[in-house]
Amino acid sequence: MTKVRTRFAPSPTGFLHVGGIRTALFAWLVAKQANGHFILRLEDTDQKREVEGSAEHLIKSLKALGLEYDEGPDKPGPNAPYRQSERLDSYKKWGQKLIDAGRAYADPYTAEEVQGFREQAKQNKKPFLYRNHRPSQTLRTAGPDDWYGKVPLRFKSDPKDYTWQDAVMGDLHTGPEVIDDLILIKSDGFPTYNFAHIVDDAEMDISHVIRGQEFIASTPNYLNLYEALGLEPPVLATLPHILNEQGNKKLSKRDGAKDILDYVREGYLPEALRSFIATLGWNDGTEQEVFTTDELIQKFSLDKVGKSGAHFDERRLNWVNGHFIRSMPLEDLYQKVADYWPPEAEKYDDAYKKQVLGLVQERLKYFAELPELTIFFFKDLPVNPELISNHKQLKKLAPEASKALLETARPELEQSNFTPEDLTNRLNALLTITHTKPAVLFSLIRIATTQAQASPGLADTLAVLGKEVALKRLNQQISIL
RNA sequence: GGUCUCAUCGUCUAACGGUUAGGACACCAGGUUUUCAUCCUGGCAAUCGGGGUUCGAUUCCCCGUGAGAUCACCA
Repeated sequence: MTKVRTRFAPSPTGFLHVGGIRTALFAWLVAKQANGHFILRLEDTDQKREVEGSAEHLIKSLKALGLEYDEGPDKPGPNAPYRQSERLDSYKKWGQKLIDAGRAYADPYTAEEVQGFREQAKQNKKPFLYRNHRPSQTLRTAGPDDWYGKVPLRFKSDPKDYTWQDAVMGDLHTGPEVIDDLILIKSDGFPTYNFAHIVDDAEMDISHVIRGQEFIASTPNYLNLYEALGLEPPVLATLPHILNEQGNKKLSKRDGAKDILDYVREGYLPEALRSFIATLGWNDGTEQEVFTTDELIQKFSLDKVGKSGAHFDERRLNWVNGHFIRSMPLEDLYQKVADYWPPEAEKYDDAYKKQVLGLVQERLKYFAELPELTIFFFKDLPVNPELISNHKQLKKLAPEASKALLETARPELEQSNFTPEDLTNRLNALLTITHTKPAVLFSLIRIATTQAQASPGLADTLAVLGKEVALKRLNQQISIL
């Protein structure tokens, strides 16, 4: 059995979104579960489209998601280099091989002429095939000097039927009409994707090619190329696209798809992201909804990947992420949220912040929410009358009545030692004394002491706030009513 | 337009001919003696349409329909 070697081969033309990262994740999982290698290869053969800094950005994204590769541009391996722009000699060599075998030729036409053929075909309502315009006079020269870097090198295809197996899509079939003379090497000396990925996958001993659906249409051409090159094709796995929220087109950058690093920045856990993204199109056949990464590695299989495109739903991501946050030990969570506290928290010590975090852990969906959830633990907010006037229970109450209620509560709180237990007892006693429903009295005290629409449990919140702060805020509210 | 692919609740999906079509997210209601959240219970909600094959089709076949992909000196 040959060793499993998978690769992720993006072009450095921008950031990575959920769709791209899923392709990488699946390839990574296939490699991991077989104890194989996962390789990062940069497909930077189109200088015009290259975006400054995006290679570093891609690498950063993979690392942030925990998808460590065994070989890559910054991680030398037996098949270095891992940037296509540094492998030009290989493509030239294989191109020459094809010429020698009579399977490649120099394209004699200008781009305009080819465009002319294309339009002509369109007018005749026929599909355009370059091979119908194949020059009778093919290349007779022996060396690359005559063509390399001057004219495009084209593949002399051998049109025929193809039936092949895709690890995800199953049996696929096409006729000879889809086979054409692709450009192998462009006139600038750089290879096309079509040619470069085949050469590289072969030289790098890639066992599984896992990629998006956009390549399915050109696969028969690749099969034709493999034959001409005398190469055995790797296992092919074609992933359906992830669709945008509306579900009407594939997720794309220009369509507002978010950089995966943005999710990381907003405080989505890599572990949660992995679980969520993996289950976008894959599941193990059971009712399990959330997977640890170890489980993913153990259970993943390409043949259980669905064939239809999945919509990206951020609400579900929020749920998965919240799930992971809730099940995390407080100490771990505390380490991870270090950069997300509101600025006002800086002057508070670890013990205090840990208490606060413990109170909001169960409601935190992602770390960037931390400030809005906790600000009142660190800062006295100005009294906001709307919190009472818009409250469905409290708006019925006259200001004097609210004031009276709070004034009754004050001495009781003054006598408390502010442990959660004592506070709970006294708050309950107040309900009896004032003959009020909890929804009224507790909401009032909560608003007075937090100036927030929502907060953790009242007794816990007061306990963490401390007696001094709580009473100060209570008095402030009373003075305004 | 040619070619290829896909089609189960709003969303992610399970059911490799026989189930009251299951689970989860979201939503709604109730409970856990404050709100929000968590947790628990319950509810709403789907096999695109039409033909076959079969004792029996979500499942197999055909035809529609819809959706996506692709037809570059981009990947």
